[in-house]
Amino acid sequence: MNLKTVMLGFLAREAMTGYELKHLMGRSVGFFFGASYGSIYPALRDLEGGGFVRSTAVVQDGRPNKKVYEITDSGRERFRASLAEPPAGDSFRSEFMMHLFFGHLHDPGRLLELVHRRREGCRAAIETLNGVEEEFREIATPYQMMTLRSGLASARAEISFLDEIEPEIRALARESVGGTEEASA
Amino acid sequence: MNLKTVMLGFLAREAMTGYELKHLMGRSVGFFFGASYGSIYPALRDLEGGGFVRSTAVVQDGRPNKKVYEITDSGRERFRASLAEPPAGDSFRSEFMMHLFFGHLHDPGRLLELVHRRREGCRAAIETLNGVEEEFREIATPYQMMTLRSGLASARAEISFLDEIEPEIRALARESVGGTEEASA
DNA sequence: CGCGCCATGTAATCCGTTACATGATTGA
DNA sequence: TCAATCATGTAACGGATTACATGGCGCG
Repeated sequence: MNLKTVMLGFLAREAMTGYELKHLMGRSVGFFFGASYGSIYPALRDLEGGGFVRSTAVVQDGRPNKKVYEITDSGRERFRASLAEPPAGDSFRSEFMMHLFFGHLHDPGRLLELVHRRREGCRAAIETLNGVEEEFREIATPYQMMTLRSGLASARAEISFLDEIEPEIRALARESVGGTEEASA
Repeated sequence: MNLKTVMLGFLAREAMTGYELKHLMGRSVGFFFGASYGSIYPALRDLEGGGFVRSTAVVQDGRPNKKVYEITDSGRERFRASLAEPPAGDSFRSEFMMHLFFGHLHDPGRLLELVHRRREGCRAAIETLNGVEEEFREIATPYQMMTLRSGLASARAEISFLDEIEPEIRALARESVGGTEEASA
């Protein structure tokens, strides 16, 4: 399930411009499937070249003209076919975890600061997701609400984890400071 | 914190070959920071070019010769400096979540199958992580054990999530089948 | 007056994985 | 005999972000 497929999935529900597609994707699936203009616009061009979408130019005054893309029958078929293919495994990369992993080589105060910042990030993510949940409550499918709940659950789980390790890091920091003082005394 | 920095971090503890580096990284940080030979070997070449590591060729018989890389003072300094830089945000991409998101366009049975497969994947990840935890218990730092616990926690959280949504999906599937039957009746 | 929204697109760049190439040894 | 482990490296390819380019309108 690559970006083009995902875009077809969104266009299957409603015709949109590339700009709107980016905005909608960012709010709904952004936390597990990111996309930038630099990938969306070329993808739209390719999809149109393949006959999977069709565009209509809309002239506007006061704001830039736009191109509304709607899915074709061939596009719907392509989307259905790709749903049958097995999803690739998740990809996950976290530099924060890497910093934690090398915690013993870190300045202790700085590590705690990173933990705090991350907790704030989680809290912000939860607020965003709550907002999204409200925004889409009426129009989203139950499946779409499930993905939101997943995001909320993992953010909450991470806050628990951070709450759990913070005192441990604090204790380790005291130890290492104590150890250093002993050594230098 | 890019791959080169991470590699320096590992080499700061012990000199190793590229092959061993890959193996060790895969077992310890693999679930939040992947790396393949195609990225490790060129990185090693670059690091040596910059004077951050130094290699010693070791001739072996019965098996291929190898190059053991050890970190230099300059390499240690570079690693320390990059610890001071703020970590980039996590990157996460999940095609499974995307499939769930488009659940209403999915064959209901197939979606449940994907959920099952994923639960199996989580269970397998937990077993792997438990094995890694035992393997490294004696030699890992407390920080390193924390990252393992994080992996375990998120895998467990995801199983809970899957357990939660499975009956919901089953109910939705019944509804949609019922609806279809009514419509076709 | 400056920023952010609307709106499209391209180009430079940087990542990374996968496949290919080689080849002996060891264990099932 | 077949697969896996050990061991290094390159080349092809794919996918994505970022920055650049353009430009009117509305709000504080």
